[in-house]
Amino acid sequence: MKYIEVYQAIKADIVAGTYPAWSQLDGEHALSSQFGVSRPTLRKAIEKLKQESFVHSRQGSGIFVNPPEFYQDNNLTSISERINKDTDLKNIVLEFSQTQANELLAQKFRLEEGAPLYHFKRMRIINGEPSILEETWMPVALFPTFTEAHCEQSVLHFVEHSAGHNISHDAKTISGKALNEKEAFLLRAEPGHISLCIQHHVYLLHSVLAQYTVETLVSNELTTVSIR
Amino acid sequence: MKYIEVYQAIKADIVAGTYPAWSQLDGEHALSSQFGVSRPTLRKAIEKLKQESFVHSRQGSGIFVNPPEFYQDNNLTSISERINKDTDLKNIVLEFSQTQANELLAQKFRLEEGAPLYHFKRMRIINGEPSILEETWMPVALFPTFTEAHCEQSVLHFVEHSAGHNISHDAKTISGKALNEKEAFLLRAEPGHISLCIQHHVYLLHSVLAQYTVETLVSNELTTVSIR
DNA sequence: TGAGATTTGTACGTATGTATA
DNA sequence: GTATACATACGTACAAATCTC
Repeated sequence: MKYIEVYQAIKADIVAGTYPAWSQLDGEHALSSQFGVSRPTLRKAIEKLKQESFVHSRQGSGIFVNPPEFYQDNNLTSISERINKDTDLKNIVLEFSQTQANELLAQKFRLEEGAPLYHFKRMRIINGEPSILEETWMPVALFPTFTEAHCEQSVLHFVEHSAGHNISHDAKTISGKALNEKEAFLLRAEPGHISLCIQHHVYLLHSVLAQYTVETLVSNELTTVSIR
Repeated sequence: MKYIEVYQAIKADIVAGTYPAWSQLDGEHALSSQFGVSRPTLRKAIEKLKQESFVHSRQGSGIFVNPPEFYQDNNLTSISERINKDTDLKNIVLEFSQTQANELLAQKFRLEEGAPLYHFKRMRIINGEPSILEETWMPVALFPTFTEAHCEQSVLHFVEHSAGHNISHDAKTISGKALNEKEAFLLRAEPGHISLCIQHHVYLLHSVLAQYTVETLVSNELTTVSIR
């Protein structure tokens, strides 16, 4: 997959800060010969960079590097990036147990009430600060080999690579909420502080729910940029 | 732009409910001959449909129609869609005036303090319910011909087509907040109700801020779906 | 279980259109 | 007006994943 290699090479230069924000890349002809690929292939790499807000282009003008705030990470990143994030940061496992599905969970997972579910809570530390509380449920039937140790790394990576399931999509719902006392204590904030909450429903093929996660952020802001 | 026409034709069928959710489209060969375009062109149309979550595809398998919840509208839609939305719904203009930039606004717009700004508030009615309160500032210098009447339609459409500016990007910040009494009254909710707030910074080329808008939703939920 | 057919994905080449400088 | 640069469109070939018999 040549276009991926080209994409990664240019992306690496951009995130390393090689180019100043708003600076212009070489033209498509120049870039394609530099990388030894055809122009359509080079364009596919640029297309991917545009989708991810690393660059933008204007017909007749050129291809331009976006400033970092356009592509900086946030919790709305695509499911693919969530799975393959190598640096899954620090995960502290607060609780891990098996439980039984209550009515709500049974309905979500399309299981009988009382069906066994893994239930765990994790905390994520970003830049030394407690930043995200996460509470997750997953059906035991789909993941017989799942253990507490897997929670320390990327669970989605486990789902795809160790358990061999194919992830189809992730439905994310953002809402605001006031922190309760326990949450505030863990996140080192004031009770009643308004913060954001992101619910993830991660589905396999054929609409099978594999994971339900509720993330509580200490931050009350999420930013995304869309390019014209 | 043939691929846009193909894209629109397929999209129209999907939103009209012609295909059941999860149903399979014809193959790329069949579709390209049906529409009288080449396979690369057909693929570009499909690519756009995939980006906007109308369909998904799997190598060796086929192209499949997504269920409506994947593509239903929300305030995180792309800037292009916000501009061209023909059906800009009902806009009730609550206030319209010229004001002078305070320190914060002057900094945002990179203007002198006291520079003239349009300032208006609108309310959007969706399905007969008051759904969004919106407060907007725009620099008078960029839009000498702007009037209150323009607020009743799509202001972004005015920016691009009547004022002749080129919109570059839209930086969106989502946060949670508790409604104050006035907001609660207008949105027919309880004061203290937690709802979502979306700030938009709409930029022209060369990072010129053209519009700063704060939307307050009555809803406390926003959903997006990302496909693997 | 395995081989073959089907379907989408990748890659190259080429020509022409269109916006910008 | 001219040159440059990105955008669109067609054709072709092969690779890789999936499905079917």
